[in-house]
Amino acid sequence: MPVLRMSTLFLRTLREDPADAEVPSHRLMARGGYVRRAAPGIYSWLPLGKLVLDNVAAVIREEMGRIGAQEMLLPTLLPSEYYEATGRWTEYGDALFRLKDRKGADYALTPTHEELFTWLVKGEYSSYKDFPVVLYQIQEKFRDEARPRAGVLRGREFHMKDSYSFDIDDEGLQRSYDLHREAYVRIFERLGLSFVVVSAQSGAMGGSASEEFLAETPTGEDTFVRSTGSDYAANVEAVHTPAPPAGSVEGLPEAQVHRTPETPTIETLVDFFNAAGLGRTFTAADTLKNVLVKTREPGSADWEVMGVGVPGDREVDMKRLEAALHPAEVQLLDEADFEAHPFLVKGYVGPNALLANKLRYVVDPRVVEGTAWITGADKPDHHVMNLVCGRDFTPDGTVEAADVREGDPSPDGQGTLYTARGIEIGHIFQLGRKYTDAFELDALGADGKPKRVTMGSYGIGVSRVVAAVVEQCHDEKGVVWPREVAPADVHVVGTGKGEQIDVALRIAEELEQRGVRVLVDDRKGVSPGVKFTDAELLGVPTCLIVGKGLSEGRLELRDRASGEQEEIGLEEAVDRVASAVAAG
RNA sequence: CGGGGAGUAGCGCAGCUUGGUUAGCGCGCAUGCUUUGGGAGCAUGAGGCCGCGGGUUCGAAUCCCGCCUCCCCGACCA
Repeated sequence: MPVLRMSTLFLRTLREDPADAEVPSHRLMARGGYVRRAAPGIYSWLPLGKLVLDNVAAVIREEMGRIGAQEMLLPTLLPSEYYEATGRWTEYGDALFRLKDRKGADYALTPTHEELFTWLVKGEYSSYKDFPVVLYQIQEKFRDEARPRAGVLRGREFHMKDSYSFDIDDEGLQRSYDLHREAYVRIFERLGLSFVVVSAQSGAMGGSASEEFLAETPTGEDTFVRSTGSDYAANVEAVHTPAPPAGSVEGLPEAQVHRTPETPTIETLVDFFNAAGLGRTFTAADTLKNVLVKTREPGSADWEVMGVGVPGDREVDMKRLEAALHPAEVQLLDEADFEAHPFLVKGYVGPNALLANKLRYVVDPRVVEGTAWITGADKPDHHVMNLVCGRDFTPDGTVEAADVREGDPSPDGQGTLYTARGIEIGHIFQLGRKYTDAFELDALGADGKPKRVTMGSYGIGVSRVVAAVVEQCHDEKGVVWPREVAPADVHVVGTGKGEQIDVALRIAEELEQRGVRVLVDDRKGVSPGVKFTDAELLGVPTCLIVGKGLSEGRLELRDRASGEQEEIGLEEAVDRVASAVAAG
């Protein structure tokens, strides 16, 4: 790479934040001249930005190469047929950029490439001996986001690495998936990111069928939970509630029905029982709240009503419930549904009306045998106390529907949970045969019979990764690039009106000969303050200053991350910088 | 789609309430002189469809009507 000279570099740093920039990565990438907005959610990458983007891509290429993946480049403009073949032309909805050619035929700007990759493999490969194969590309993707935001973090055009694995059996798919998972860990570690891997789905679908890589930052769009006592991390939807040990029902007090007028809420109910002189105090966690929903399996026209029991101190988290019941649709009951099921007394629904009427009743995992509850007595203004699970009612199973809270015990038994935010930078997914079925991609097996190929898809948001790195690696002065991502290894700054700039250029050339990537500030007539401030904003890891000490043969070596600075001799400068670069 | 805010020079903004010089300030840019270790000083200068369309008026950046766009929060989406 030639020496980058600030005197001619296409770069103008901004003294002020652009009015629309809110998050640190957006502000700093704009001020540092890395990107410029062209349209909502669409950005130009200026020279320094392009270098950074390429550095991220280079790391990805190396690690993809290590797992045997082969890079290709596919069209970004595709006729609708490809997406119609899999139903995504309609499924994708408004997020798909659509356009017509001069003949009126429908086209899309590609959002992902499952279809074309599958089609290509079908055209070239036909024997089990050809598999497995992993193909990928790094290119622009298009999604007409309802609300692009935060600069390149969520754009309508963005750079993505997408790879696809093709295997002839499930074991092969699992291997391809595991290889990607390992490659992703290496990639994000090399990029200097602090990240977690979370299961993207609930247990029902199988824990490893899909995982997200989240870069932890306060500005992230995705909420996840982690543990204070271990490295456990998961999407809220995937958190399993640890069940307390089941107890004996022997000797527990009899269930008693109480008239409880004017107790429409859990709070009023608890107050009522605490005022009833029963010799103990109750909390909302002693009550069992029964929420009624209806579910519909895909392809079915009929809704099934079911009851969901959760401790009264918790709300039903519809996202968690939906994930638990996936792929069924879930809705709350409306008035008409209550009218159709008169045995459901709104506000006073208890387990037994549900069970007696053969409706499915599932409960929170905390509701185990031997636990006693205050819950609805299935008639207006009445609740039942000491209704014991396993004695007075037996649920049809458990469900992860209750909300997850800070302080809840971690599912792995170590520590408690707290919520964190992250940016989704990678997603690995065992697709299975959705696309190979659509295109009838078969391989002839050893037994001479065709076998349907199974797929995985694996994405990394390359441009988003750049922003995620900035989110994690910056201070109040600017970016602090990890070396592998930085647009240069060293920023040589010449200050003064003497020979400093000439010397800076000479040192820059020598460093370049040694394989060091160099940005040199050779601007004339720019004051030292401006140059230092720009260097800090741009965030190159090592800074070498050729300034006022030059006449005595002294230069200054600064480390952007630590802020440490050291005087060094002119003669040793090249060696010192080279070794600083080599040390990372 | 719901809520909030904003469109004035490359960037950041004031002016609008109460219509009236030639539309202004800072940064940046150009030229000259001075300055050179933490966003320099002086002087001169270039740069504007005041988002678009219509209306009111002798006169509109400013008032009225309509439209468009953008930003932020949420919903949706991955």
